[in-house]
Order: sequence, then C-alpha cells, then structure tokens
Amino acid sequence: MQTISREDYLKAILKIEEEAGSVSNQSLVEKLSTRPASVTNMLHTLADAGWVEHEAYKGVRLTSAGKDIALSTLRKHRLWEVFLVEKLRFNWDEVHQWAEDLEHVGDEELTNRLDAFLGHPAFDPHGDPIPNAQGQWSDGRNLMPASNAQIGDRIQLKGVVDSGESYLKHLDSLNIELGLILEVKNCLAFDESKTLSWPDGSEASLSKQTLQNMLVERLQNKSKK
Amino acid sequence: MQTISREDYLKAILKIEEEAGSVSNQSLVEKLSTRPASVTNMLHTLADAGWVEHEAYKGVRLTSAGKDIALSTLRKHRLWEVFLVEKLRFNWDEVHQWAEDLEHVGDEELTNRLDAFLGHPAFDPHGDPIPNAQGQWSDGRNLMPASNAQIGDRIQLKGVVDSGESYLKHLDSLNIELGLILEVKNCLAFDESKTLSWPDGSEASLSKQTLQNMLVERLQNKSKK
DNA sequence: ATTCAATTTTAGCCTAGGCTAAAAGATGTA
DNA sequence: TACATCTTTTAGCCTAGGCTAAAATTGAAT
Repeated sequence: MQTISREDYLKAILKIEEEAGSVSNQSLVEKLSTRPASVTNMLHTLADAGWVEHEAYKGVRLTSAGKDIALSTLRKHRLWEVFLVEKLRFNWDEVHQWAEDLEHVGDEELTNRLDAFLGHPAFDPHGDPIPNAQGQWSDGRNLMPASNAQIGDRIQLKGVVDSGESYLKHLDSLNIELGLILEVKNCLAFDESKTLSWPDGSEASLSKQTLQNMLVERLQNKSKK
Repeated sequence: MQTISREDYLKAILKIEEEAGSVSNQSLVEKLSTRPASVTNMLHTLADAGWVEHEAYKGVRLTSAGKDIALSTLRKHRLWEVFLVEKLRFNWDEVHQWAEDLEHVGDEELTNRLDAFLGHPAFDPHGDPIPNAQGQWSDGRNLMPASNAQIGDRIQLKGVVDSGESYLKHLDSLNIELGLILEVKNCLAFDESKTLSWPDGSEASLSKQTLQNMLVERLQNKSKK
C-alpha cells in the first residue's frame, strides 16, 4: 500500500533519475537525509510492491507503476505549492515544507479539482513544470543557466536549479523573483561573476554559483537590433 | 510531540466532552473505530504528555494544553472543509475524509492564512462553528432540532447533528441543503413524522429521526401576523 | 452482600520504518 | 595483484501505535 514514506522515496528516485540518470543508494541517503540501511530496507519494500527494480549493489530503477505514483506525487506537490503562493500569499521560499505534507493528501479527483481551481498552472512557484493528470508535460521554454548569458543579453528568470530555502532567500535579498528581467552589463573573467542591471536601474554583481542556479530565457540582445 | 494519532484522540475527547459531558474509553472506541486496549494505551501517552488527566477506570479529561491542541485541530479541520466545499466545489458529504488528513498539515500561520483566504468563515459546511485562532467562537444562533417545529413554522436549516456521509446523502436526495427554508405543513401523531414544503412548492414527509438531526432556526410563523 | 455483565487494564505480540555496527561487495591505485 | 576506501547489505535493535486474549475493576440487580 502507498504510505507517506514510500511516496517520498519514489519521488526522490524519480528526481535523481532525471538529474543524474542513475540512482545510487548514496544519492537517496543525501536526498532524503537518512541512513544507508534505511534506504536498503525501503528499496526491498518498494521492490516487493513492484514499484522499483532493484539488484543488490547495482542501484535501482522505477517501474512503470512506480513512476506513475512518483509523478502523481510530484504533481500534487507542485500544485499545492502554487496554492500556497498564489492563494495563501506565502513566499516561494516558505512553501516547500508544507507541500511535502500536502502532497500525501487527497486522491486524483481532489488533485484535479485543485488543478482546475488554480487555473491549470503549467509551472510551480520555482519554475518547475507541473505534470498533468497523465503524468505528462511539455516545456516549450528554452532555458539556460544565467552563468551562460553574455554581456548585453536581456534575460528573464524562469526557474531555479536549487529551490532550497537558503538559495531562494539569497535571491529574495537581491530582489530577484520569477519573471524578473535583468540585463548583463559586465562579466569578470577572474571569477566569472557578472554585473546585472535591474529594471529600476540598480545594479549588482552576482557570483558564478548564484548565476548557475538561475534558469533564464534569453530575450532579445539589446546590442543587436 | 504531536502526531496525527494523538491529535485525532484529543479532538475526539473534546467532541465527546461537549456531547456527553464525560469521556469513557468505550466512547473513544466508538468514535475512533478502534479497540479498548489501543485507547488505554494512547491515554497513557497523552497523560504523560500532559494533555489529559487520566485516572484508571475513571475516565479522562482534557487539560488546558490538551484542549488547545484539540481546538486548533478542530479549527483546521473545519477551515479545510470550507475550502473543499467553497473553493474545490465538493459536496458537503464528500469532504470529511480529506479534512481528516488536511487537519494535520500546517502550523498556526498557515491556518490563519487559510482562514483569511476563506474570508474568516464562522461555520463549516455542516453548520458547525469554527473556533478562531484563540480557540473561541460565539454562536449567536438559536438552533433547535427540526423535530421540535410546529405546524405552520417556517424553518431554515443551519446545521446537522450527524454529519456522517450516509445522513448527508439522505438529505441530498431530499434536496435539502444548508440555508434551505422549509415550512411545516403537517405532523403525524403516530410516528411524529412531518410533512414539509419546499420553496418550489413540492412537499415531502420526513421521519422523526431525520428531523432530529436537522438543526434549524425558526423564522416567523406564517400563521401569526 | 453476591453475582454477573460490561468496561478497562495488562501482557504480549505485530507492522512500518527508523537507527547503529559490522560484514560484504565494489573500485581505484600502487 | 593487493590494498585501501567507499558503498551497500545484513543483523539486530528501537519507537509509535495498532491488535488479541486474559485479568482486573466497576456497577447494577438480585
């Protein structure tokens, strides 16, 4: 049967499959802040349920059934995040923990109604795509890390690689939010930091690390007509 | 620490205290669909936490701390029920199970934001009052069971005693919903069933049992002035 | 006062899912 | 090849909170 812990593991496996291609026990230890023995334990449980294929010492892969559960959980998580930000006016750095709980509540029907209530959003407050009821999504965006932007580029923030609280609060402190349009004024060869300008004319310099985690779309480059 | 099960017990104790005055283990067995040994077990846990006072074989009472938790849980439950009915368009007979899960999610802050988002509702979809953040409410209504209504009375449904799914579905099938105004046309001495008329002119006869569970306000009696 | 039925508690077991410590497999390097 | 290190598994234990069965207590009726 589906439990909170099992859904958490399946979601973590899905994310690591997407990020890294293959899923080691160690990667789950890190993602879930748990211990190796607990991971081995749960992988046996999930394999018995038919949600993953697991060969000792060889890593783990979601089955089709496991992927369905993982995608449904991810969908719920991201929809609830939209609810918390759009309706309850939380900041994007405050919603993750509650969404972790809410994602385990409700069935398909409730999720679909929530989706309709929210206006069928395509992306969550961190710019991550929201799977539809069939677990599919299309991401027409062409995103790159802001670290790739060139001098003169106008870029719009569309997502973040790291949606951890501390990184998001860092962006908050820089007055950076989803949808913001910035312009690249300068780039330091020394540490690859870039000076950006805000719509209000203010400027600030961002480290390579900060820029790599910002997923942006390149708008027209001002210097080229 | 607060867990889902502990919150469920505290909420059940609160309700039984209100309904019956005193709380037996047996009453908890029924309310929570569990076993006597499980109740004894949990009462020890709750007593150790300082949330109830429990003397063996003598029943149980909430402490002030326990009552705070129970009221907060009840508040969350009823607010989420409003959300499910008002925003997600569920029927009043469909929301209880999800609210049972949702009531364990979120903190005071989230609850207060939900409350504000919903427009600070005073009653849930079953007519039960919603405690405020301090656990208080005022119920200015003067409710009586519909079984007390007299011929000629115009009555408005304001709540239900039994908000179980089967009773609510019964009301649904009779086209009865919260706020509906009915008029008492007739009363059978035999079984105390009453014939009521709907605003659309239709009539139906309701059993004493059905009427006892309907909490109504008496509007003006048509026959007087 | 005694007895019987109902209620409550105790004793002991079960499951899910954590944990540590130690063993076993995998892997990179000399 | 051999060692050292890292990862994974096993073995065994813990906690929360269920459960059954049996014992203890209460209370009502004779």
